Amino acid sequence: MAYAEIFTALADPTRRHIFEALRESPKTVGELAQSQPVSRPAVSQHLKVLAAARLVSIEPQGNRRLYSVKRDGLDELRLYLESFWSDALSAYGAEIARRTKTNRRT
Amino acid sequence: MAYAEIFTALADPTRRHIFEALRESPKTVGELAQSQPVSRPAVSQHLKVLAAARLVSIEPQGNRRLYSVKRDGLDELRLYLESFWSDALSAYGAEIARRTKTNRRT
DNA sequence: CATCATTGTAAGTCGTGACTTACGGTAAGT
DNA sequence: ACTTACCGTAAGTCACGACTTACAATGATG
Repeated sequence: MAYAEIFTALADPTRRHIFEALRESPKTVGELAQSQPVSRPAVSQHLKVLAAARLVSIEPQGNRRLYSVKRDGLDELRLYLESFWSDALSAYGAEIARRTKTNRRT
Repeated sequence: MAYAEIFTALADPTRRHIFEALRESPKTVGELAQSQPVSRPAVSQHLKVLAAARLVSIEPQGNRRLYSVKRDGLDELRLYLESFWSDALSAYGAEIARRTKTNRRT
């Protein structure tokens, strides 16, 4: 049930933009706020959500904080997709088998 | 920019539950509403969002509609994750190279 | 030491979306 | 044909979350 906060985090457009901006290189809050159409505190709050979803990591550097993307969140998301696939596919196999057995033609 | 609606669709808990319930086998709206703590119209609206995100497909069967999971949406999501990875990793390589070059030690 | 820079948090506003009930439309059953 | 079952849509309510400004704390800079 951890992918819940991951989906929620990545659902917001602004938060996705921040996350994608972080993909190029680690950035500070000020840098991120400068490239986004929202205020700096808003960026701070978004980063808090992204950090809670383990999508970004924080590295304090003196006065400022350097944010960078983190594997954990996306890994978990990928795992969710894969498990979903395997489950869905096996279920589909059973379903199709059941149907072709019940009504043989059309 | 199509993964936007996918993230939005999967962000809502109720919608995820419906989606996951559909993973076992195709179901009608009534069946889904029965297994969810919300009303039937609510389920209908959620299915509309899921369909718009290409996560489910509709197959009308006489009076009712059979909903089932669809590859397209999740495929696109997986593609997004992969592209994100390759981009992020290459960017990280460049970043690390830059840093180890600038400040040689610590 | 005093000022500036950078950031996180608090409090408050406001729009959006997740619900509800009510209604209309189509297919199935009698 | 009339009734029943199944579903989508409309309209309206309400809570939540994405913003803002204001404030407090810590580190750099002169």
